[in-house]
Amino acid sequence: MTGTIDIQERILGTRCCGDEPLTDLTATTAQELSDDFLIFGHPIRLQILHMLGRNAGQVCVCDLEAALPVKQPTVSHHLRLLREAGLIDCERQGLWAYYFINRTAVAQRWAAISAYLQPLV
Amino acid sequence: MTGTIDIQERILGTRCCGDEPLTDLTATTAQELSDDFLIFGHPIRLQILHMLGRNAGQVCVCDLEAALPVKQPTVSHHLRLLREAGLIDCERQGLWAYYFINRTAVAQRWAAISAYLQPLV
DNA sequence: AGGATATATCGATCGTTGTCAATATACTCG
DNA sequence: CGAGTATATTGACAACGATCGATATATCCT
Repeated sequence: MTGTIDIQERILGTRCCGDEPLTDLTATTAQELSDDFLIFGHPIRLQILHMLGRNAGQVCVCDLEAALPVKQPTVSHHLRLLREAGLIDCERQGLWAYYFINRTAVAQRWAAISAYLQPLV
Repeated sequence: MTGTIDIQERILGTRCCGDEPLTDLTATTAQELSDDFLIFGHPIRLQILHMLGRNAGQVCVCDLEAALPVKQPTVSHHLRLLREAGLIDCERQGLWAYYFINRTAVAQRWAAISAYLQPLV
């Protein structure tokens, strides 16, 4: 049992910390994982994904702009973040850009998030 | 089929936006949900939760400080955020504070996150 | 070509969050 | 009581993210 110290030692107060690191979740893994959470960490992005999930492939930016409480450059900004994260993609048809969700990418994020959270419950 | 317009109309270019809002995810719900994601959106907090999940009830702040690449006030800061979010709790024994994970609270966040993501895959 | 429209990008501003040194608080032990 | 230690809090600063007006780009229509 390396890395653990006797509970009695701690209660009696002779020492507190063990001498082995308590984590095998590396800093880089934690960083990547926190990015997975962060991309979902904004209400506008959640609403965008929700809309794209419900309206398969038929949503253009003006649809989104009309439904969201932010201006058009802000919508474009969040669309770009979602696109760079791979969660959505778009296809230009003439003047308009039709966005759609990448369900496989969402599933991958969900899997990574769940793999982290599951041992914690 | 209110809220949908014919795909031909869009392709032919006579109009773009429908006249019904595309979302039933309210702004307040989206805000709460994004908070659920955001609390996990930092590598230090992920590492803390990971450590607490593995070492049931026996982790004090100096354990965490020793394992993490930030100073003690920063550890305390993130512990406070996690505590205010209900994800962890602590018990002071003498000079030390022993932190432990609230698995029920984590499970609730996970459920909320999954309920949102599941329809998107 | 020229006017109109949809979307993207730029650039500035602003609020939020993370970090840490310094300090406060609370406890232990001699 | 006084020195020592663990943790929390404060306050300042830096970094980052969100937002939007202005502008650029691309396309359509006449």
